[in-house]
Amino acid sequence: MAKTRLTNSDTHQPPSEQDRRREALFGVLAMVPAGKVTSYGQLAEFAGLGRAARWVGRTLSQLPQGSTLPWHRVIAASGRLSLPAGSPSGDEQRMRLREEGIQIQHDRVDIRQHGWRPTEHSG
DNA sequence: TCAAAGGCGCCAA
DNA sequence: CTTGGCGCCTTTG
Repeated sequence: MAKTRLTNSDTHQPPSEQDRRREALFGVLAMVPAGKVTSYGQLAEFAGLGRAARWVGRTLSQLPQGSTLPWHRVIAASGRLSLPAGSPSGDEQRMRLREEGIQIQHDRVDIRQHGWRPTEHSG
């Protein structure tokens, strides 16, 4: 496995707390398989970040364009897509999810069917 | 230290 | 279904 990423690349300082949280978040997000979706709160909790759902949302909004992370698989806990249709990100999100076989009706995804269950298979 | 703001979450009306 | 309101955690000024 390649090193996930180097946030402070050109320095050799130890990772800051912010870096550590980002790494935790990215690590968990990378586990979400295609065809499944998760929520901001679920990511935060599973990454050991407590109830930092909002922070997750903001962090994801700041992802670089070239990121390979499946940010599009992150939706609201209610099953609704937080990113509005018509916006670049929202449109991209809907396109990617549909390509993964996820049905989106009325801006929402069936969590029962497509919700990611981390502990169910991998471990 | 305080205040404001985020791709949120949950509950009540 | 929609609003309001409050809580949550973190960053920024």
